[in-house]
Amino acid sequence: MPTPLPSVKPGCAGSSHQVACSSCGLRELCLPVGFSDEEMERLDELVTSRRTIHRGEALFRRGDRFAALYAVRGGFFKTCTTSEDGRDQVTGFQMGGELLGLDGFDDDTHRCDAIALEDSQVCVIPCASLDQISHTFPALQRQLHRVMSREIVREHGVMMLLSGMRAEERVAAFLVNLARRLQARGFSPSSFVLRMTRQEIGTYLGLQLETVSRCFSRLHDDGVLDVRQRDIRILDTDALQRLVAGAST
Amino acid sequence: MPTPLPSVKPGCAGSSHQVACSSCGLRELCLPVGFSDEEMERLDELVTSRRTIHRGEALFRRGDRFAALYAVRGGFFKTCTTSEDGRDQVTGFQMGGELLGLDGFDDDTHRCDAIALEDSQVCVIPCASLDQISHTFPALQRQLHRVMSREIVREHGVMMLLSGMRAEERVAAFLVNLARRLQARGFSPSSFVLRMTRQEIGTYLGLQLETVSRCFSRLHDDGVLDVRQRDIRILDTDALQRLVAGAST
DNA sequence: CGCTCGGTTGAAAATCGTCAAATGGCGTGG
DNA sequence: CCACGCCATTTGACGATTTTCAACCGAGCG
Repeated sequence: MPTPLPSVKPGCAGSSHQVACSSCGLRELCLPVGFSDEEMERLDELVTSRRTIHRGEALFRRGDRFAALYAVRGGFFKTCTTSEDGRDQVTGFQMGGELLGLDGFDDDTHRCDAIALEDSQVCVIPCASLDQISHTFPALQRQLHRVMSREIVREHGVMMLLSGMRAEERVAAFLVNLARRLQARGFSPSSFVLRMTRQEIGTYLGLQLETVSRCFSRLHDDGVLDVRQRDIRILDTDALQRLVAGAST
Repeated sequence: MPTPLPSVKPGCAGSSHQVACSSCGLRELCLPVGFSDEEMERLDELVTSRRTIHRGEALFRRGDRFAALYAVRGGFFKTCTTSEDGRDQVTGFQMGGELLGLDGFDDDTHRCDAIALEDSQVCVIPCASLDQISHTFPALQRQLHRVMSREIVREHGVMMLLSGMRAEERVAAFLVNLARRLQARGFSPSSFVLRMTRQEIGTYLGLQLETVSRCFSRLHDDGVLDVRQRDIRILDTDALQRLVAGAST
């Protein structure tokens, strides 16, 4: 790949011999936020293995038994729910430090597919040991609640976007969100490569792929973005944010 | 109110002198699903108080400190998130046995408003004691995870609705969902009273209130519903369900 | 009895979806 | 190394759905 979106911070990447959360570059974004040294050691015992998922492959699929939570260590995922009637809906895009599989607690079965959009790596948090350990580890318990709660709140935001915004505003909101998350991970918030197709952006935003493409083109023409296929450069951050906020005007 | 949607099952209603989950008519739908007698007793210790919320009043508001989870014992609520720019979005409607406040774990602050749409009553589950007790009460712990997970999955469904369906399909899906939940609580699934305005249905479904009204009218003309203001009678359940499924055709 | 609020209905306008065709990368196989 | 073909993307024209604006109705309340 020519201009890859870097997968993880230097010093944390590639080298799979160290599995410790305590030395992971993503720990400020992941589960162990605010843990003491001792708590961090206990977490290290919990997260014992990693898995590599190649581009296009599934980390889990709808119907799979819920065996573990996964923390994205490097790479990029989408989650999508396939309805009975065949249409499928992208419910989120996940990057380094974000958790996958929170939908599995309900009936011990995953309720969506998690697909890698580039070669990726996840840390495995077996849910059996999670159940066991969490009741002697209040901080982990609370953090898990926090993460699930945050996912609920995030989805409120998506519902807001789907419900109240028009096409160009949705695309702007999508880009602003992506930029913010990239920045939090030490990447450039103004220049990046999309890992997903227009189609995937479309089903996430409730738009047809042609509409997504047209929005990109218009933002390009207006000098807000430089779009070349999946290469994005944000030229006017303020204009983008005005678009998002402008949902009310 | 002329034809109220009954608030709770007979035998559980009104009488607020008994606060015990173990004798609540909603226990099969609420938090304590599948608990043993002993576990039920411990839950009774946890849920010590009730609150009555009158129609139009808030159980909590965005920004309020997260002090407790609430289980709807009787009545009807909406949750809505007010964005910075003033527009607000109904993110859900809650009825007996459903939990409110799961958004609060994230930063110990509620992230949405919970408003009673009729005079309602909730059971208070103080989150302090919840934290304390849950680590000595694995079943409660797991059940809480399950409920939060279910909320995430539910929101996936709403996203699907907002993203892929057209107006009439959304309204049909809304009604089918409402009917199913009413039935689970022992009420008629084919004849009920809406507790919310067209406007509230609209922001929930991502439609203008006029569009919602027009959809009701068309379903009425087609003989699928009998709609008189907020009185709904479903005449042709199959047709309604075909509409929901027909999102794919 | 009049007022307000919620609901219904109509007509015009705007947005977005649909269908279709052309372009351009990228990987495969010759 | 080049040609080919596939897939993602872009772009245009048209049509359908939905929003917007406006008027009207009806119920409930002071």
